[in-house]
Amino acid sequence: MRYELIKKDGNARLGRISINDSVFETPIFMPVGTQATVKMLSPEELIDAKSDIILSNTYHLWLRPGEEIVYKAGGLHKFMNYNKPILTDSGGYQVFSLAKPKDISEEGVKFKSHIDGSELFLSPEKSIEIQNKLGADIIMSFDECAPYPSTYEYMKESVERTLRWAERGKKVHNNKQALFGIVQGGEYEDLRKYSAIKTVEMDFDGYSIGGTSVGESKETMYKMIDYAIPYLPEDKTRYLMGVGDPIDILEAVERGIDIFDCVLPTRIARHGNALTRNGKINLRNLKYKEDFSSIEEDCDCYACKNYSKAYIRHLIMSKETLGGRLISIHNIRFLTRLMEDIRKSIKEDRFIEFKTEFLKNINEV
RNA sequence: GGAGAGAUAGCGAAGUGGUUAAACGCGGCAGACUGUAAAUCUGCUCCUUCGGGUUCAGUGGUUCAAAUCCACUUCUCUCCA
Repeated sequence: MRYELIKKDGNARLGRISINDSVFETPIFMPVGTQATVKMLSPEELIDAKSDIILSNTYHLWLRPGEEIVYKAGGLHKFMNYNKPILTDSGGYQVFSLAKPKDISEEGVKFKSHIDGSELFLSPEKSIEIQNKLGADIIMSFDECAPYPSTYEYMKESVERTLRWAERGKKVHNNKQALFGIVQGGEYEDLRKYSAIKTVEMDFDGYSIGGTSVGESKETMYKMIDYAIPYLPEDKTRYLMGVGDPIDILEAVERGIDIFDCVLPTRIARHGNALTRNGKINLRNLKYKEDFSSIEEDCDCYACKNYSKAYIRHLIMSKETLGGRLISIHNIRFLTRLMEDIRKSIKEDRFIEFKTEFLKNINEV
């Protein structure tokens, strides 16, 4: 993997990532396809929505179908018929969402399978080995995404452990895939700094900021970024994990983030919510019953070119899956288009103007 | 014509004397969702000027008290002629 910093506008960065046979510009957004599929969408639909990279998940694929199956299929790309870059998360987020504090030890994390309740154990070595088998282009260190709030003492311990886990993971890594280290530290400035410095010392292909979007306020999240960014090298990619609210993306780009991922656009789509330049709209609302205009008149996505809000509302109300699919397509295209506009504005040295205008439109509704 | 069963909020359906403005489900209205245990979850859903008001087919009655008991009326369903 190669990262080139093309230009900066303030701290906002326009970059280019070349990996395997793919090239794409950053800042970029990755739709989340946890179980080797972005829920409800085919790879063709993702590509139509101008998505250039997706995220998938180690934990879920380890449990089902198992990394060996994916390996036998020829890797994740072949298995799911998606030939653009894929990044796999390490299972670190599942430490936050599925494991209990008592299940976390120096060796690794004990999980109760969400599928059948059986006992599982994931270690940093195991996570990397699974990710090597899955064969994504970019893989992540196994970290602990600690809950918010956590005490300083706990967070310090957790940060140290995540650093040791990163070291252990690196040792077993096959080096054929790009490997990112993850900065943790919660809302504590010195821990973020320490985590960033120590992680960078290990020399990864890119650096993630984790432990965000776990219930903290937006201001706190932005501080978490501010605390870590100064210690991340300019010539490496920075990835803010789990963030995808358009406002957060703008705030993070302004601070120097290059990559984002988030379940939000696809999850809220399945729940009937569409992203628009004027803010989020809930298509279940009565006011759209006879609204025969598209979600966004100027959007070039498949949903907006062909279907009305009234029709999509009908589909959602009737629990027809096409409704969730159409909004998912729109929401992903909304974010890929937002990223296109962000890159263009950085290129033209008017990122802040773009951001201000964008926020103004949202606030007006 | 005869025998029986039943009518409960938008719909379905509990409740068969008092802690019942009435369970629950559906429908409807709104909200939440940020490295996906999520096509999920939460709230509201008789009226209200938030003090209260009016309900369980209708009317009348019994009772301190009725959706619940009695009488009649209307309607629905099942079976027998």
